[in-house]
Amino acid sequence: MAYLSLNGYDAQYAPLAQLDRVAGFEPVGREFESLRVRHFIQTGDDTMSVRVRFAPSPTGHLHIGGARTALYNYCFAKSVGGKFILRIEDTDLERSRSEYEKAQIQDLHWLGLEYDEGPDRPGEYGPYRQSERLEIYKEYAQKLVDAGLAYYDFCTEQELQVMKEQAEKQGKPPHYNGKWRNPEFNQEAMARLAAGEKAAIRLRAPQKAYVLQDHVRGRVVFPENMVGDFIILRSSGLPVYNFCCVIDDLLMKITHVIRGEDHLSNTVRQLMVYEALGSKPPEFAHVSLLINKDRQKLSKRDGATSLVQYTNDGFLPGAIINYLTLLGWSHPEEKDIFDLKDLIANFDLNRFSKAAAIYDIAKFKWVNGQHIQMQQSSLTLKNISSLFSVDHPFLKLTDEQKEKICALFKTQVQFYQDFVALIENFIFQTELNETEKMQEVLSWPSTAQIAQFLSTQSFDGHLPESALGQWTEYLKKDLGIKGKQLFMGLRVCLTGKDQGPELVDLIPLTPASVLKQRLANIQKRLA
RNA sequence: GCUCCCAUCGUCUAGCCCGGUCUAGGACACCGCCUUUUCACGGCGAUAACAGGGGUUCGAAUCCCCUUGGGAGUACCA
Repeated sequence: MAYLSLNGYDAQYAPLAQLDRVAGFEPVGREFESLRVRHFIQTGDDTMSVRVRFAPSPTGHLHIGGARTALYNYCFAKSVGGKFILRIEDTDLERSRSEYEKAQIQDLHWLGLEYDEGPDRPGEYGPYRQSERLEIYKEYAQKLVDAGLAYYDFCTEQELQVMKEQAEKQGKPPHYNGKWRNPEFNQEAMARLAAGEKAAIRLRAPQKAYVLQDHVRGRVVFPENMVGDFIILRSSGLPVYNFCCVIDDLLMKITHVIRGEDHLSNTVRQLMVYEALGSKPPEFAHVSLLINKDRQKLSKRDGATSLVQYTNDGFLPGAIINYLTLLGWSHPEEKDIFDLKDLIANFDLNRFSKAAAIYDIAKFKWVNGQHIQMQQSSLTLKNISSLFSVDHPFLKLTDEQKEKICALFKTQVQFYQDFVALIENFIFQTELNETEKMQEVLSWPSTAQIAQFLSTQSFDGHLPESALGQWTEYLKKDLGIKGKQLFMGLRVCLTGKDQGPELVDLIPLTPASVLKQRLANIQKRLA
């Protein structure tokens, strides 16, 4: 027996004969007599390397909850040198659309979560779109029928409805108990099938308890009689989620299923399918859900839930990864800010919190700001340049000047867009700020003196850093202006504002023509 | 209804598995102070939580049970 140690968790890869003692698959209670476990699919070689998957339905844009699940899967795979697979679950023909598949793939790329195998990255275990695997599901469903582990069901929707209502009235669980589960009717079923009648296929649900050893939930016991015979193949021939998911995970040799907690109850059905197929289930990690301020599962109504909305709002991929990770997982060093590389190096399935998390936009913004601050100014410049109109004077500055400007505003910014506003405001805007403090400074006689003095100076191109020093020197020595009067006066005359970055940093970066215009505006005001 | 899951500052969380080091730590937000002759950044500080009740124990945030609250599932959706 081989043990694969994953971040301290000992996953047991036991021979199939010991199936019922393997972690994650531990049937208890009485066996269902007539059903014999059969080996249709062989998995579980001892050297199996980690393979995980992200399996979205292309029914909309990538949701932040989905992005988070994809992220956790990706991190886990990369942290143990495994493979990350993208599988498209498009068996719901009504709602699935190929443009959503494209959009979600694009979002994944944008986040930097590159998958090793997927619809557009063929691998050994394709195809990776469920709609292209329909024959496979039919084949396995048929095998289960042949083995007596599943059966055809000809009940109509109305019949099922009546059955359910009756069960409810009697206070029994609303499980299927129609005649078709009785092997006696097999012949009739075959005859009707041969006559071309359509039927769904149901799995005989073993009536016994199941135990799941989950990486985040711990030991979860599903009691006996929790679910009844459920459909695995619809009468239309399309498989149902709990069936195709298992077939695919098995055939794609998925070793770990990391997904939302909303799938926890489904797991018992999937365990039944694994058992019917005589296969060892993968390991599971059911991660807590993201919820809204009302503590409800996130829905479209909650505003910004799709990733594109965040990208449009100016959130950086790195910041999204960072923040999303923090919602339900914690860094072993209790760090709040980290990048994908750091995350992969420290990823650990044991560090998930079990409770659902509300996302807080304020912290999200702060994380974004931190990621901008960590950037080299040259990179920041590259990222903000496209936000200016093509003929904006900012773009005409030298690279050195532009980078210095970026560095100047870096600490007060949360989004790239903020740079644009700040630069416009402090570097190019010539109108005066109208505040009470401005009025006060303008009312000082010293301010008029400063303005008078400055108007005698020549302004050209960009002022050297020394200019400001010379001016203050002169104003102090010769005119006797000092302290607040001096600095606020200079600030108001040169920037047209009562607050802003350090003058020594700001003035050399401001075009002299702008300074001149502001000064003229001040003089006009004082006159 | 039934089944399962969850419960630490307003929010995200550390601690829980392996009880003492927890008068419960960090981060965001909020407030105050310092610094900066401005604003911001930065630094320091304040407010703020173990849902409730029982047990077990010398000792419980930590283990057990109950209650309450919240969530998910209960489909020929995924």
